[in-house]
Amino acid sequence: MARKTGSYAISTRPKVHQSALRLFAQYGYAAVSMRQIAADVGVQAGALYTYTPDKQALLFDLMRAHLDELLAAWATEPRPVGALARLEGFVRFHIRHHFDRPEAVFVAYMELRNLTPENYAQIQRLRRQYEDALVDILVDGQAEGCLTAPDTRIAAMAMIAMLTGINTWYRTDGRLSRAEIGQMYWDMVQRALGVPMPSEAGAALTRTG
Amino acid sequence: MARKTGSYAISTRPKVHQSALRLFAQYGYAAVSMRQIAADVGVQAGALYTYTPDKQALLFDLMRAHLDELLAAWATEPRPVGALARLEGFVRFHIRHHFDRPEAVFVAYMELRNLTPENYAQIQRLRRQYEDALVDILVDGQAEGCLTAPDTRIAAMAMIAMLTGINTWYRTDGRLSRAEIGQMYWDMVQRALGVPMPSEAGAALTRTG
DNA sequence: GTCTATATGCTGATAGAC
DNA sequence: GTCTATCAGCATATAGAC
Repeated sequence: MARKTGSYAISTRPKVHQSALRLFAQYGYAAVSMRQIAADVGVQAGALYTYTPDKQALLFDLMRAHLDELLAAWATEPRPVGALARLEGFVRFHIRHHFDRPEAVFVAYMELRNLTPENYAQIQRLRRQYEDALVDILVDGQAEGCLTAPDTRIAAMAMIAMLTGINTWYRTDGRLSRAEIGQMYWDMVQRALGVPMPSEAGAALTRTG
Repeated sequence: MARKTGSYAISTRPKVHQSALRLFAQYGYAAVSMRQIAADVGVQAGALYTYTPDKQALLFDLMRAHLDELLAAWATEPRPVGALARLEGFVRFHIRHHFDRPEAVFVAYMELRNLTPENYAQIQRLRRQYEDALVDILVDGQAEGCLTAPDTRIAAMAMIAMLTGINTWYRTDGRLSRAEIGQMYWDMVQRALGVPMPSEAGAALTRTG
């Protein structure tokens, strides 16, 4: 037995973050009032200011926490030998990580314009760090000759847009499993980057060639 | 000489749409007030209600106009023989059309959650129509054997996400021209769909094969 | 840490003069 | 078609009691 008070209830701080994240994702930062968040948490509006100096800081904290977690999770992923293996690791990590956090992903992308200039710059720096991780892999792949990207920066942005786009249509009760989707997208990425695919390349080529 | 009044100034109605589009794109629908729009147009807030019954209708009209224009423009594109030629036509049309209307594209995607359920359903139907146009091409391509998509619906969504993503980073003063970007993305699409590329496929395959 | 009460200002929308 | 004036309500944020 630990503390007597609040032993069975999570404290208010994480509740504030959870409610804000959920409501911002559903209705948008500008459309959600502090009163709405407070009602969802189960306190009065004034009590929120114990946990955040203002609404802007609440948004910024959510976005920074999401990107910090993303970068931290990527940093703990295994780093296999060979750019192709690392590319596959990135693709599968990205899809998995984003599958599990649809609200945070949505807010981190949709609410960029509601950040103050200083906060925006900081968030963009973290986003860029993540993108750079992929660019590094693509550069390695080019050097190893296992893939073809006319421009690694463009290819990285195109890939991330394509992969993150899954979140806009995926529903857990859809006709495709996560594993099936993951495989399809990994296949498309491989092909888009000109990776020779032993199992299919021959068939695809002989079909018309 | 036509009318004496307003000969050299566009009428207020298009100005209202232009200002609303610009402000919604920059700050978001929920963050923009009718007074802000009125000030941008150069009238008082009350005058806006001559042109729209309310703010929601203003947003809906902007989004519907954008999608109507998109579908109409696509309908007038030439329809070449062969799925591969039609696919290239779609990709180049999509990029060109979206390059020229960054604000409308942005609003039509970012403000979906601010539509009433009825308006949302109508907009989604139009978006789906456009997606279907691409799916049809991919189905034809599968039948002709000139491309490989494990799932045409998924491939269409992945392509559109990738192509529309250009708008999130493209700047007119960037290091790449529109033509260069168009070619890179068309190359990636071809490869992602397993289209044999005479000029490169051999090189890419023999490199490791 | 949470409450109530409140300050100060902005919101969408309408009515009626011109 | 545009104006001014206004309604009724909600916004963020703060102060001070408990």
